Amino acid sequence: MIIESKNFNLKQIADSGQCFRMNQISDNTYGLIALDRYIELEQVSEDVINITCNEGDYKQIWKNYFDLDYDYGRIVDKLLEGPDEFLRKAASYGSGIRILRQDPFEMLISFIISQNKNIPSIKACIERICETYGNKMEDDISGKVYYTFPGPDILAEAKKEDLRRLKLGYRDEYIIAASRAVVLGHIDLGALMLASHQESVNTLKSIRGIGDKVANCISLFGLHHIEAFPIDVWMRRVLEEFYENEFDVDQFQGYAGIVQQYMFYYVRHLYGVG
DNA sequence: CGCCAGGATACCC
DNA sequence: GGGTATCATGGC
Repeated sequence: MIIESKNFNLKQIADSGQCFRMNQISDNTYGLIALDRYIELEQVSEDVINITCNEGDYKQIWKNYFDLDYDYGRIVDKLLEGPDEFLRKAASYGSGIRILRQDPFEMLISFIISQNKNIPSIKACIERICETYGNKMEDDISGKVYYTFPGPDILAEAKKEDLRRLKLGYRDEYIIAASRAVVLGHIDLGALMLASHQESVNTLKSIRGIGDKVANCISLFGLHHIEAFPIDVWMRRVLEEFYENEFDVDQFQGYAGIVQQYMFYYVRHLYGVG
């Protein structure tokens, strides 16, 4: 299935730190496990992507997953025309980033794991969880064998010692408690998607192991609250070194999370990571 | 060996 | 409110 879209760059999305199961296969090709499925995507040219799926799945699933109805060019242009040199460079460098509409529970667990870890380590932990607790699948088209991300019911029943063997460290009990909160209905991720960003952050922070940064990541990447603005060590570095801690988030009200992604992706490039 | 990673928490003042 | 030791693990 050939798709034409501006501001859609596979490498930039795969390396933007928002998704942990999208990996490079060859020069312009990426494999993605999401929503219990596996697809391969090829960057044919700047505005052309080829996805291994039929038109029905594209319209029903992947068009929404990659947020293809949203005009990221409008945000990029606004930054390119603005007075802020760092943002001009960041928007230019990451103009193909889109905020994916990922599964909320997968994001909840993934970003609990993410605390005090680097991205390769987060990916490895998530794969071990999927191999242990997910369903084994085989993709018809590519023949790829993969494992789905387990649901809250499965992880709520996981044993702490078993999780600890997956090298999750002290986060094991956070994962079990968060999964139980979802199963018991103490946390309603569907409702949080409709709630205000502030309300969803406050609710998520009531879970042990979720602080301000992780709550903002879950809101941005799992609930699609694009006004969320997660501040991790990289963002702290940007705000300190390029803005002397006087960055005004409010000038991007309603879409600060998109701006944040450009900043995050660009500063890591400046430091030679990702 | 020490330091760092898309941090959070308990405890201190 | 702000500082800090600690948490488990891997990579450098």
